[in-house]
Amino acid sequence: MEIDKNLLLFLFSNDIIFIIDKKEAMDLKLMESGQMYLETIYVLTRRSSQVRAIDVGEHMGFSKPSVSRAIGLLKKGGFVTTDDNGFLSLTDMGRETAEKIYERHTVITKILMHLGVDEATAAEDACRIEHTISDRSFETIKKYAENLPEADDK
Amino acid sequence: MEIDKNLLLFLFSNDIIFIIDKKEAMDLKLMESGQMYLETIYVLTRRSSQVRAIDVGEHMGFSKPSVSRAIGLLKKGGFVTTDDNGFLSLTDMGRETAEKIYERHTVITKILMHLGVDEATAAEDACRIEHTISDRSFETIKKYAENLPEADDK
DNA sequence: CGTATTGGTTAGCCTCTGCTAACCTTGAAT
DNA sequence: ATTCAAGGTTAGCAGAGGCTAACCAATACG
Repeated sequence: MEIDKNLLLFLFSNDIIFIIDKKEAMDLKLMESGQMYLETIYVLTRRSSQVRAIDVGEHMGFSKPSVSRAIGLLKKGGFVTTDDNGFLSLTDMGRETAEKIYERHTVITKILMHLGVDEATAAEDACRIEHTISDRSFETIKKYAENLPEADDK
Repeated sequence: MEIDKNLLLFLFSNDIIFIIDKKEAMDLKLMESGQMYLETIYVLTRRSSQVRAIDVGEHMGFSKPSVSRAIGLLKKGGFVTTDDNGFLSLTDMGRETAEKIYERHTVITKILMHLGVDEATAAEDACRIEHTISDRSFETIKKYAENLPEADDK
């Protein structure tokens, strides 16, 4: 029997429990770029509640169509919503996810600064490392960061 | 005047010094995946001089065609050569480049371990971070790593 | 000797994620 | 009222980098 490669079948003792379209399922998983867009939206919406796609693009240095598609995916994934005026807001899930990513950002920045890196470079590098480091390493260095003296906190 | 987008012109006071094909020039730049292949080849050739593409693929978990293309690019870029039996070796440039990448790997691993991460996880994460961290941050944390007590060295 | 295995390549597909060009709406502003 | 700008979307391209299928050459083995 030939099974459509775009479908994911959920089986239980030879019975098909349910079927979903694989492409839909994939959308639930945030790629690195999706995480970056989400994080940017999170940061910008904390500064102002009037954040539109164009602001995101400007902040990230990406074109309108790139942002448009990215936000479309985040919407489909249930991370963000837009109102009639195109203003963005995060769903609860979106906020939770973004907070986790952002926490990585701050912890990694802090650690890099503790190691001697200047703030600007640390923040820039943290942007990329935050998507790369494993949960296991992150949890470990987070504990380390928590034990740093206040001096390093600033 | 319309200029072919695939050509890079080198100009000096309105004179064209030389023209190269942009695609050729691009090949000189190692993408992240190219760096990973190169580093793997470096590590494997230090263990044994009899390293072939298939060994690289096995080590990295990639298919033969993926490795074949990647090594083709490394050859075109002047980083590696193959002999008649398909055994790989690094050119001087390839070795120097690989050594720089590998140094990042070891320093980052050491730092992560210093921060409390176990060796296996540290090495795994270093693999990805090494391609992501800026030169500036790297040089800084390298100095930090040099000042660590011997205990951390092991 | 003929077949099987090993190693490599070619062709071609797919996803991710950028981009430009072009279009649509809507709301000023002349 | 017409026109222009802003914001967004659609269509379609590019390139990096995986993959499978299929093929080729050379070696090994029954």
